[in-house]
Amino acid sequence: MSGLAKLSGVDISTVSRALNDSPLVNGKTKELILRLANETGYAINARARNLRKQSSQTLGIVIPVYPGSHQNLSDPFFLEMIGAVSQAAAKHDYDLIINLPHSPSEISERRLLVSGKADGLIVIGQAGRTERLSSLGDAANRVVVWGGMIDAADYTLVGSDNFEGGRLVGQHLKDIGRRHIVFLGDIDLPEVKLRYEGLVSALQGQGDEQDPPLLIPSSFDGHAAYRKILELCDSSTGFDAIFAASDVLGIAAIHAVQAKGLRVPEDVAIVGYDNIGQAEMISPGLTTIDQNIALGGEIMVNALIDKIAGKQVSATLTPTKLVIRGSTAGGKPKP
Amino acid sequence: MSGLAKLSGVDISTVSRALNDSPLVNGKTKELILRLANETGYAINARARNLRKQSSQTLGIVIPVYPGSHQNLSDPFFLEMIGAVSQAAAKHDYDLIINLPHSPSEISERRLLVSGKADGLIVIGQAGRTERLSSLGDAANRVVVWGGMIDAADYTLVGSDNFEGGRLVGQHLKDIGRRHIVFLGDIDLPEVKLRYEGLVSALQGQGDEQDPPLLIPSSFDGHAAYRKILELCDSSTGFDAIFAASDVLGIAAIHAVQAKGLRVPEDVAIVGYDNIGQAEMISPGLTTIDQNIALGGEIMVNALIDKIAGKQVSATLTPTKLVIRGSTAGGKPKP
DNA sequence: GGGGGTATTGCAATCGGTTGCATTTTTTGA
DNA sequence: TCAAAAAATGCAACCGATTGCAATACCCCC
Repeated sequence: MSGLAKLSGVDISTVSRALNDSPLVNGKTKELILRLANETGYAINARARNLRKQSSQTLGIVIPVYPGSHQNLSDPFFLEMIGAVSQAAAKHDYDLIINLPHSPSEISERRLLVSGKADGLIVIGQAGRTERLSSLGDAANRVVVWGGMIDAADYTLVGSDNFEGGRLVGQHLKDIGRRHIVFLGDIDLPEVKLRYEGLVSALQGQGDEQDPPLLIPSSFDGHAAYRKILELCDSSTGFDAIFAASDVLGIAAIHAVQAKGLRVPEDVAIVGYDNIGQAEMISPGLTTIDQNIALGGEIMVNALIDKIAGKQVSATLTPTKLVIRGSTAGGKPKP
Repeated sequence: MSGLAKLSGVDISTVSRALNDSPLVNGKTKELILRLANETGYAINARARNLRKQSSQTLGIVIPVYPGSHQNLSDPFFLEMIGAVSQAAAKHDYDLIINLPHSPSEISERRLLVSGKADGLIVIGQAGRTERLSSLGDAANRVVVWGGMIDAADYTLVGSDNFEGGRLVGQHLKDIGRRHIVFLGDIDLPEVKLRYEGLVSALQGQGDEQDPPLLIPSSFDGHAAYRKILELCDSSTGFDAIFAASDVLGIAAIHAVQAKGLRVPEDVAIVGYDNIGQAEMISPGLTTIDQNIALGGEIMVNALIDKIAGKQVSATLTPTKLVIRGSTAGGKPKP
């Protein structure tokens, strides 16, 4: 910038104002400076600007996936979320920093914020860290979390309506005549718990001979879920439907029951959650709940930018939609 | 930091050195300062540090996907690459900024570098920008590009051995007795061209009655490819194998020929490229070339960090491996 | 031609660390 | 015990922009 100042014969303060299109600068002067900047390929030094302005035009996204844990970053849900957030941030001229905590105990989100690397943070999933998130203190007003709605949260939550999603699935399975439903997932996670509760609520009442759902705990790791379903098939438990807490689990469930010679959906109807790209590619296609990840990402970015600007932002539910595919359609259960 | 200085009763220069674990600082003093820092939740201001040190411990990744183009960020290949690079960067304590250029003409990579937001840049794919990349000038020594090896490049290239990959596919298709091979892809892109040339080289010579491959141009957009293959089936062209330039195209090809009532692999064998997660989930599984994206990401990050440190780094090929699945195995072609 | 404005521009402090060099304190060795 | 060496600390410049305030230039009108 001092170079530009010398070239154009004005003070660097004028150069600064010109580059920022300040009305204080004379038209001719501004034009000259901009031309010079263009010719010399000058770009404002973001480091200096960030320091001075106490901001960095950068958002952070924290993905709680730890090396050694089974759920890794190739999980399509996370990847689609990164894509959505990234595009939304770009729309607002924000850059996006990806942060993968080294371990569950690392407080990397705080570091990003306090150090000023990011102006705000988007955290994907509350998994095992609700209390940590709540301990963010005043940093919390620059954090948006994707997850299940819980009252205790003193941070801004965005997420699909998990309860409604679970309810839709329950209703659908009831509609197609399934009576013995298995729920596959870890209800210690708020979002999963809500899906489960939605399922239960749909099945209750009405006085028909509906089993309460059978709960099979499972992390989001597809391979582990695969084994659990194999075991389930080997046991004497009777079931004609599986509601998996994610598409990855749902796909694993399809493979597992097929490996045991059962037909999908005739013998077992299977439903997932997320509507990732794969869900419609496998066969049969996986019935699932669409979380509208792109919309979710955009909502989070907008909310976060509002929070950074000091506005009050309340929790938001994204619409939830049942997508029916082959894994529940086109086949009647065995009598 | 001045707060810490007051608390501990030393100069901020000592605090700075203590926090950076400098051997110049007395053990007791260091201990005190670190304890205080810990208690008060102090974190070094990255903005100030970046300015002073002229670095930012941040790498950038540029994904050439433009709004309006059909290939979007949900393309699993890009997403897996982001994941791989991100994890590799984290290993070296670098943060990663994702950058999605608004348009092909925007020189966002230069901006990121020159402005100092990133110390180095990883660009995924040369698509339509070889000359732009070459015009980076001295910024080029902080750029690593994932793409096909071309001689003209004056930037560091990393990529799978596309020629060898193509050759492996050609050999495999020949081995299973296919004679009329279709190549689906855009050979204006260096990496695709190399795959094509590898295919051709495997088919040549040997004096057997092998058709030269039929070239069907196609971008990386799955839906467009789907339509092209439908048209191909409608035409009178005879073919018994398709080699698609990516898995997304390969999967589209499977769906398209199946939609036309052809069997995979009996009537048409299909091979993709990338080995994305989906490739093994669909049915039949897609035979493909594994690019080892995780390894590629790591190699790029290592190379980039070396370049930033001023070392010379040469182009690198990642190993390439044929993964045979149902889309080429287990079925003989029609006589 | 001069007063009173308005439009431009320049000066200098500031953001919060890092680091070369000077200074002070402590240790070592004769 | 004291000088010299080593260890620890402090001082102050610097990184490259932004911005409040002061200073200058330019205009208009009486």
